[in-house]
Amino acid sequence: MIDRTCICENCEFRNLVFSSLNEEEVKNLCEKKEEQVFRKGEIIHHEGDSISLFKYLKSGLVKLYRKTPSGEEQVITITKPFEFVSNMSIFTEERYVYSVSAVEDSVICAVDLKFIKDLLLKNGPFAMGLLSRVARGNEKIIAQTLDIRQRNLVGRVAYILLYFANEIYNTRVFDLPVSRKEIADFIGMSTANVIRTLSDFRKDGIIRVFGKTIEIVDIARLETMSRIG
Amino acid sequence: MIDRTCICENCEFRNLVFSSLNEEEVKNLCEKKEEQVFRKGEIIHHEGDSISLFKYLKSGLVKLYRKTPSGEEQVITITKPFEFVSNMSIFTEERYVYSVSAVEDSVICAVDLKFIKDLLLKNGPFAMGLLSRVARGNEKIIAQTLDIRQRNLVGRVAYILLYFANEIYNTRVFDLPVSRKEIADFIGMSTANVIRTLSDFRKDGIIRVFGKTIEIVDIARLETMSRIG
DNA sequence: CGCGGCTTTGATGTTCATCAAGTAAAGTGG
DNA sequence: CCACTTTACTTGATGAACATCAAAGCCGCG
Repeated sequence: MIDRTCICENCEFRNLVFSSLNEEEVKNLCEKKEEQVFRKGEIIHHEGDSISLFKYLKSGLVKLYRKTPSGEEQVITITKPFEFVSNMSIFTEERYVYSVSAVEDSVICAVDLKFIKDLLLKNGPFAMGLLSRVARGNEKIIAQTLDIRQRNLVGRVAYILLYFANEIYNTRVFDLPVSRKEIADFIGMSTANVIRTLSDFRKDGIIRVFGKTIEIVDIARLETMSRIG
Repeated sequence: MIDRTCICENCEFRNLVFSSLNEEEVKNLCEKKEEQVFRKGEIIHHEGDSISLFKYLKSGLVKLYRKTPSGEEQVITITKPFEFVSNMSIFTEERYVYSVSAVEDSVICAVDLKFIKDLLLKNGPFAMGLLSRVARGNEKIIAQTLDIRQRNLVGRVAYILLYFANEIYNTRVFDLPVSRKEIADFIGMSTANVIRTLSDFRKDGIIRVFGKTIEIVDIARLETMSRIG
């Protein structure tokens, strides 16, 4: 699904990355860009697809992941608008290294990659801004991976719940955008044990669970779990 | 230890990142830069140190790591010259997020960060080149982390041995630049089990071990171990 | 309304960390 | 250069953490 009516002048993303573009550059960008709408569950691109577009997430929530040789899914991160700016691989590779799918209805703004590369070459401040943003995005992925790795099962589940509550939704009540299995693939534990741990948290009165809906009741205790686990 | 005699015109790094600099820019770079020599074990910078220099590794081997709140070390990667270009955090942070130490005698070339940032703004191709390089460095870290995460104890140890043999030293006989404990901190397993696994490989005739020296005898079997483990 | 996928829980077994005790190696000061 | 200290390495024994397997319930969707 494609929509070309976006007015780039008012786009929130412009302030973050495209702030250093002049009038004409924005106009060009606006004519070049296209918005793509993805429903929850749809795949934005597969690893191995050839790269021709620079993409960023305007709204929704996406999952970055890859398939292991044995067919299991490794979730690299789940991230929200303005944090996700394509894969970094677009600057070094011909093809995507990782897949991206929408875990909530999402809107992607896509621009011809050549156009962006030309901008990078001509417009120093733009290059600087994009470099910072790519670097920060990567930084977050690496930090999160290390955070998860240093924790045990209980700590990892607590960490992920806090991640959704604090980083993604900014509320103590939210709908999990992913299945239990996807959480398991994210934190590197088995599905059964993720479910078991959620049940334990529920029995201990730390959270309440209604299907996909989670309410964090005792956030202090959850933070302790995340810290010590 | 500081050495300013490097002739930047002939520096191997110039072709990789500074190829787009003109005569004058290289001259300025050459006057600004300083080389720092580190002995095996010395720390190049600590997480939390304020960032004022852009650094890259000219020779040697370095370890990127952080300390967990409980004081354990998490090794993020071990990497060789021209792959390591500062932390990405230099573009987004005031202070280093991770520590870097020399695991072999190493030479760092350091340039005032402001100088690099000015170059980024003025010189499009340079910005592009640096962006690619930072992106590729990060890409490697993330891919390696995922590779390790998908394996069990045996697979991880096999993977690391192959990493040193194929990526770092390009030979089947090499001296481990790190302790068994550092390997354990790298692959996220206990020291005792890393040693046990190395012993098993030795007993099975897959490797030979003389202290820190490793000889890979049956690389095909080691690759199988890495693949299935 | 029935089928398939997701979720849940219990039981079982494997993998791995931890503990302990001993040996080798590498610094350190006299 | 040697005695001493410390740090790294090694191996076995034990228990904890986690995966796997299995069976049943639930839920959405055709």
